[in-house]
Amino acid sequence: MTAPVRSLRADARRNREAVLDAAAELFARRGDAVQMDEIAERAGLGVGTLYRHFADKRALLAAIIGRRFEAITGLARAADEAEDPWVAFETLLYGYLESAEADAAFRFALLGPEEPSWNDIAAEKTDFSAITERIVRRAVDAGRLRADFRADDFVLITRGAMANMTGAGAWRRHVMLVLEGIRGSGAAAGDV
Amino acid sequence: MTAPVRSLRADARRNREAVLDAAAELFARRGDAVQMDEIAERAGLGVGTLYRHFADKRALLAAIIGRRFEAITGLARAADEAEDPWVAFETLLYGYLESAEADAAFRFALLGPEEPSWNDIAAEKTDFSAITERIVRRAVDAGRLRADFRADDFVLITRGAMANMTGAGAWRRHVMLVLEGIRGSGAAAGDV
DNA sequence: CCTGAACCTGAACTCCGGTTCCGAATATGG
DNA sequence: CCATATTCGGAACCGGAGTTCAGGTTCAGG
Repeated sequence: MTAPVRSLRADARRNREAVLDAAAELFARRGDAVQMDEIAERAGLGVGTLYRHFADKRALLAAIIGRRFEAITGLARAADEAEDPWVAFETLLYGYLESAEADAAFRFALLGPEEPSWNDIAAEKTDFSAITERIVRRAVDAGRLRADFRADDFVLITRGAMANMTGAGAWRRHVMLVLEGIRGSGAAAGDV
Repeated sequence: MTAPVRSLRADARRNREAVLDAAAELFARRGDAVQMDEIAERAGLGVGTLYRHFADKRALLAAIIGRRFEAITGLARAADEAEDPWVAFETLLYGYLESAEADAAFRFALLGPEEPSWNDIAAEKTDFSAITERIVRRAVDAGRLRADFRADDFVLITRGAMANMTGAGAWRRHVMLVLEGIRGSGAAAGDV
């Protein structure tokens, strides 16, 4: 893994942080497309140093994404504090999506297929899923979400919104449509 | 452009078709990820021949995508024949999405950012947009879609569905949720 | 301070996939 | 059937991006 063991030399620890910071910044802005040389330059280091701290590019990416996942999990935990189930749900939904909007790498991880290298993140992911599941259940039980709404549906909805994160705030419109519903009120609403 | 002019030698025309067929097949299955050598092999030709008929990989991809766009436009035209505005809308929606499901290259073109090389396709795209706009308007006028539904929203919805085309038929569930609405009936439906 | 281990550098290497190019093969018109 | 323009084949070429490695440099403990 990438787990930093005991006792890094002072400069090594410092450089490691610099790499992480530079990578976070660049990956957030341009996702997988940034190249190792850029990260090195931005960190004021040589490429070799990146490889001293991370096995390869994917490991570095995984580290960054892991961070985001922790943040998101905290956010979910906070959302679950809300007494109103609907508020909790909306807080989670928008928090999640705003994070995704702000970070192309996060989006990349969420939209792409499962990578075996994301394995380090599995634990964090499980935590997040558990909280999501609870929040969804609360909203369903309160009748604020349709009775058959599942936690998997949260994934569907968010993937849909993320696919609309091109340029302007189109994704907010998308979410609005999903939340309010597409149908008009002028005719039978039961036919599908 | 890629427009085949007058009088190709017989074998040239035949090979051109072979290239197109092979490319269509492979691009449909694996999108942009297929490589020129594979297409050549599948067509039973040398790579050089691909480049005799198409300037580069993107031109070939554009040709394939152009084909799909024609097909889709025909499909939209057919959908517009339906007297019931909702049926027309649904037919368009599902036809579009099933085409996308069957063709990774099409999805690639639809989900990715605007490529300058897709310019050949612009005309076809305009046709399709016009028809979509008409179908949406009909559904709105009939009160089957919410009054402020725009043709742009069709794009949002379909992008959302396409983002859920991973493996199983998850996208159908997504569309179902969007069409039927997310909200439960147990509580105030007016808060957002 | 001195020394060895840990660390850093960045030019060079490797791999990968698109693209080129020219001799060989083939179609077509006379 | 011949001459010639067209077309084909596919090995070689090339540029880009990740990765390595042979030194030089810096830290930390004695």
